[in-house]
Amino acid sequence: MDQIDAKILSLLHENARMPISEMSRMIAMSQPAVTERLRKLEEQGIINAYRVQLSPQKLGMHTTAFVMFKTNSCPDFITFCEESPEIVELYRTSGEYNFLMKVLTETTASLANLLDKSNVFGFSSVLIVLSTAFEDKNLLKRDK
Amino acid sequence: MDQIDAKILSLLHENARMPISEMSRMIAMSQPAVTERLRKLEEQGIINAYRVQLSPQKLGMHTTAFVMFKTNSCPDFITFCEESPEIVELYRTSGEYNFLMKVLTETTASLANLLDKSNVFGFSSVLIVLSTAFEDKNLLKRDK
DNA sequence: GTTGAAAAAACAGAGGA
DNA sequence: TCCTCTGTTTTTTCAAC
Repeated sequence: MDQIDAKILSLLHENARMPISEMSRMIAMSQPAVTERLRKLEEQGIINAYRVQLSPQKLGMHTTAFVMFKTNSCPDFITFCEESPEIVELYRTSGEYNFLMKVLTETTASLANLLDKSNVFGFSSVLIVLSTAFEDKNLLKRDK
Repeated sequence: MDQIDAKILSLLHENARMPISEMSRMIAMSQPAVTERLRKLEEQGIINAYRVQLSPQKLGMHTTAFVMFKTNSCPDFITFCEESPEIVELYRTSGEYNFLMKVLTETTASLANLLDKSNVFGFSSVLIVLSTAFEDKNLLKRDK
């Protein structure tokens, strides 16, 4: 991982579908050299995946929430979360609650409906997201 | 947005760098037709961006945490968060706390260091992430 | 790491259901 | 409107260095 690798990853952070040829022009290096660096970054596992980022709003999901959950039936609860399309992220956490999940629903009513269904597993505390300040920070933009 | 668009977005969810020609083969449709559908999905804003997903662990960030924060100096606090590379996501929320942030640090000690710096803005409650059950769910996999 | 040629993919226009 | 077909340009791959 040198500065050139960091530059490649920064370009991909802005647009993961950028052609390698365009990247090679921007960093003044031959195209096969960039291809080889990319291959190594993928092989090392530094690059996990290339994802498309969709707009929840445009897909009709107008409510975002984080839900903290306390449960004793962990395996069943995890299965429930995996099978609930509204639950897009799930973390085990320390603290009074042992799970945190990110939820996308059409309305606050559909969020309430999900919470009703989850109540059999334990109890929850809900943080409604009023607005997102940022969520796409480049991991490499670190002042060292 | 029909079933073909959904299929295109599902393929891009798996690999955002998949060539259009490969997608067109998988959905049995001509390459220019897929190109045009992609262009419209981008134009409509359904596709927000194409991102590369990096491994925090491979980049030396071994601690993930969610921090709830209560502050009265919102603009200054947001600026502080934007300028802190460890803070990768920031949301305004309802409830006792008015912010929630996702933090990636090298160690728990560097997390403590960040919390020390943030204390001037208010007070916080920390949820350390013990493990991630999932965080890449396809938004379109909804049983309707 | 570079160059250069062959293969593949993306693009842009014409025309059809 | 949405698609296919086709020719041109661009990108990728792969060889040799």
